[in-house]
Amino acid sequence: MGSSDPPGWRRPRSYHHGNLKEVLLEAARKLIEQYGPAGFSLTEAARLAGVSPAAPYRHFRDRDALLAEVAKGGFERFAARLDMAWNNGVPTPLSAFDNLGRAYLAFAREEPASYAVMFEAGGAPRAEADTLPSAERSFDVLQRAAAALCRSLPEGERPPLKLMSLHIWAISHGVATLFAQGDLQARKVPISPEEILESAMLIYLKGLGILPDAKTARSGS
Amino acid sequence: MGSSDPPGWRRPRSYHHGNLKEVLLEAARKLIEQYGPAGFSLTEAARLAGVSPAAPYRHFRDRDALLAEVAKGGFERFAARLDMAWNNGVPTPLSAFDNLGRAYLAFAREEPASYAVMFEAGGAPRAEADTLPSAERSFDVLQRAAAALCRSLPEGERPPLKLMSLHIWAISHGVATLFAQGDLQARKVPISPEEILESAMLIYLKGLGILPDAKTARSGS
DNA sequence: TGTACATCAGTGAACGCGCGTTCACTGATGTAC
DNA sequence: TGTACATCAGTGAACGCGCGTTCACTGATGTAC
Repeated sequence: MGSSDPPGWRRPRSYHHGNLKEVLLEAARKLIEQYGPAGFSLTEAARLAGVSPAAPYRHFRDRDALLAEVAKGGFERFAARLDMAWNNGVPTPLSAFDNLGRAYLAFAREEPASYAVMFEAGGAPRAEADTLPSAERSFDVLQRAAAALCRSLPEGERPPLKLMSLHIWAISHGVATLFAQGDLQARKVPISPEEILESAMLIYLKGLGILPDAKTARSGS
Repeated sequence: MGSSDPPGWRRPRSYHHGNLKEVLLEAARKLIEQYGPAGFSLTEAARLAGVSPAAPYRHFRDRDALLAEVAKGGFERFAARLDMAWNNGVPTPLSAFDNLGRAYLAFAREEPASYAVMFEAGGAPRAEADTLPSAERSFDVLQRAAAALCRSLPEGERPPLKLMSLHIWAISHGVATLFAQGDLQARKVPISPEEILESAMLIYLKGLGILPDAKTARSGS
């Protein structure tokens, strides 16, 4: 990720510049982080990468293609990260679910540019068939987590799986965009995004009967 | 809101064009809806309003000032609308809370441009001291609703009010931005945003003990 | 009521700028023999 | 191993464009007497 290589490092498959494509994507992310997806300029990304404004066209058809690749790469890392955090519900679905939430927030904070392009209204120019699989892989992790959490419930009391996944997604997304994205909000709200998300999820799971509520907890396990 | 006046309408306080300021704000909202806050252009807003590109400068210091006014007006209508929907918790806090959620989603759907400028990362150029009061008035409505919902709980079981308000805000915001903004999502998810939000809120309130859960409901009221 | 003047909203032309994109090019890298 | 050639990543200059903003202006509206 660093722009300077460690000493003695031999660049792999480099013709002239070295993997310019990746460098351009990283530059784009840095710019989008500052100015938003619509405010980002291909020319400036090239300048930031130290190449001429025509160079990007060797790697991307046009501006929108680069933006689409930011979204695609973002969704790939997002899905991988969520999947890793969920870890098949090990050791317990509850602890794994907590990790999942933290991973969600961590991604939104560490890659705000990717997250914006992935989810913002006019972010991705077109829902490329290319990015859709990764996007769905991300959602699948949430859905598998929801399913695992429900397994402790008697079958008749399980909520519709799709609906529950949408709830989880919406809560995570809401906390991520409102509290974990800009540093501004962090200064105004003295509670960390992780605390907000975890407490909301605990209450939500109580409401589903997955966690015991305060009253039944006294006589429960 | 229409761009053509009804016949026989006498324009109030109009010098030349009639209330150009409002017309420009409306044009800006329409453009932001299409291209996002960063993609919106002052020149095109003027063109859309039917005036020269210099005309807006009689009403706004610069591009950012217009954007700030979009945010300000948005927050004002948002707060008013939420307040109206909450209606002091009448007839019951629960039904009023449902109305509140619907009003939240309705605003995000009807004024997606305002909503984007109000909440998107690089939306408002600066958190003007001007818009802050209205923004806080909006959040206050949520907080008052949370307080009213908690009154049915014994004092020891009430959650921290601020935290609960943040939960409600995050859930509403998440559903609004993911499902109520673009029509694209609407085609993929066969559940209405209102259904998603209401069901999530019901489960959340159950988790707080404000609503009876399935098990205790059999023996409860 | 009528006239003279000040105000003020909108005009239209112009500016400098950065943008996305193209083009013919160059020179390093990889490959065939 | 050495040479000839093809490929391909990056150059640098140029284009047309729309942008934000300014300027001196104009002519309608409002106001003082």
